Amino acid sequence: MKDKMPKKVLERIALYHSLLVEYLDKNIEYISSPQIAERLKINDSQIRKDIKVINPLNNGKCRIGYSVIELKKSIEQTLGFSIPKNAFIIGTGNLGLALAKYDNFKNYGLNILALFDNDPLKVGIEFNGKKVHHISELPELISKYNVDIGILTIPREYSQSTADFMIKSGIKYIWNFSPTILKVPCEIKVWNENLIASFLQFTCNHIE
Amino acid sequence: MKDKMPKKVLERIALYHSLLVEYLDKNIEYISSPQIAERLKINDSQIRKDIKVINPLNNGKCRIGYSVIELKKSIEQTLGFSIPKNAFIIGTGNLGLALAKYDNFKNYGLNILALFDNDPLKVGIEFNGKKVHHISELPELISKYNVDIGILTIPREYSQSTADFMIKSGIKYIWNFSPTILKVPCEIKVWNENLIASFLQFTCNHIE
DNA sequence: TAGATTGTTAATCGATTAACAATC
DNA sequence: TAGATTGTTAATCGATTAACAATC
Repeated sequence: MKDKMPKKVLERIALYHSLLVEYLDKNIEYISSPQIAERLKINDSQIRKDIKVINPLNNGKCRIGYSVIELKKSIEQTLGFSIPKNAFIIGTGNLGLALAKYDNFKNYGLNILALFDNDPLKVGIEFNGKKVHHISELPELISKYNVDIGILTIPREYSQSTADFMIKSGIKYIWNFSPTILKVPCEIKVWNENLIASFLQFTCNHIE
Repeated sequence: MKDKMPKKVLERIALYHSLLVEYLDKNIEYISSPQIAERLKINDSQIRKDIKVINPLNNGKCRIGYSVIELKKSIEQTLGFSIPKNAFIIGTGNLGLALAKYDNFKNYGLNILALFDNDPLKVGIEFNGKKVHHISELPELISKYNVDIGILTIPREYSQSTADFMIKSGIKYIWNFSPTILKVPCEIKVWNENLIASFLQFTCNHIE
């Protein structure tokens, strides 16, 4: 977590991790870079390099490859899966609920504590053990539970004003699922999850 | 759509488009590369280069910049927003529903026609004008509506077998939202939407 | 041993940034 | 005119791939 890792490297590491989970399920003990390469369509020397980035001490064995369990552990340690990062979801539309119900996040260190909405009818409902609070309670609960990540899942029209309120309430990191370019002070970090962009990459590069 | 565009370029183009939508809303007629650069934190010569990639004929004016409306139109034409691409959603969990209800996709050329599930209780329900069919109807409806994109939003345990069935039914492109590395024949194209990877990029690069 | 794999260096490739003449 | 911006080339930077000795 110390150094900034290039986005592409992290993308690949996440793929390696999925593959290691699969291998572990199948009780396969070792995996080699050509094996990973074949499956993920990535050059094998790049994989060996990435593995050195994850953990330079994680030595592979000649003719055998890397220990699945060790490599998986290295990835988890390097990327801090066991360090819980508390977050709130802002917006309880389908996307907000989908994220709230997605238990898998916890395994990667993302701990979603609660949801927020401005609709009084939704306040008090629980989803997957996560309570919906009124948005006005945000500042109070941010300081109470020491949360600094906000996951923004509300329609584009309200996303900027909501983001402003989140920042005023103490949120430092915004994972933005609305298709807007948020205007934020420079100390606030925004990560845009743009499904549209993602779809465009898919169609432009693969279709026709 | 002719040439493969690097992922990073497409990512930036999608950002430019969001910004242009915003400028158009505000009735601002021109936008310059330093303006875009300032807002998106991207080098301004790169923006000028990207704009040439989108459409080499799209000339900016010295001292003024680019016509917002023209540039937006160029992006939409180059990326084929007006060419409808039909798709089915497989899986009617929260994520599937979130995607089904996300009307914005249509503006970018993604036309979601229906949903599929294996739960008989869900069959027949409509979400946002999109009917839920039983998964067994997939082959028939694929040929009937000439669909070749499948959006896979089911839990990881069933994603591989479902993908196999989708492919057997005639799906050619899979937008995969489950955190698995699908095994597919080489003529089938898979695009992984890995929210976990995305989250890791967010935390590793911004937090601590 | 023969053969497969790692680890690493060097070579290549591509993407980003800097610089600046041309323009209005 | 002075100043801001484009379009484009050259310089830099970083990422990917190839190659191969060392290892078991």
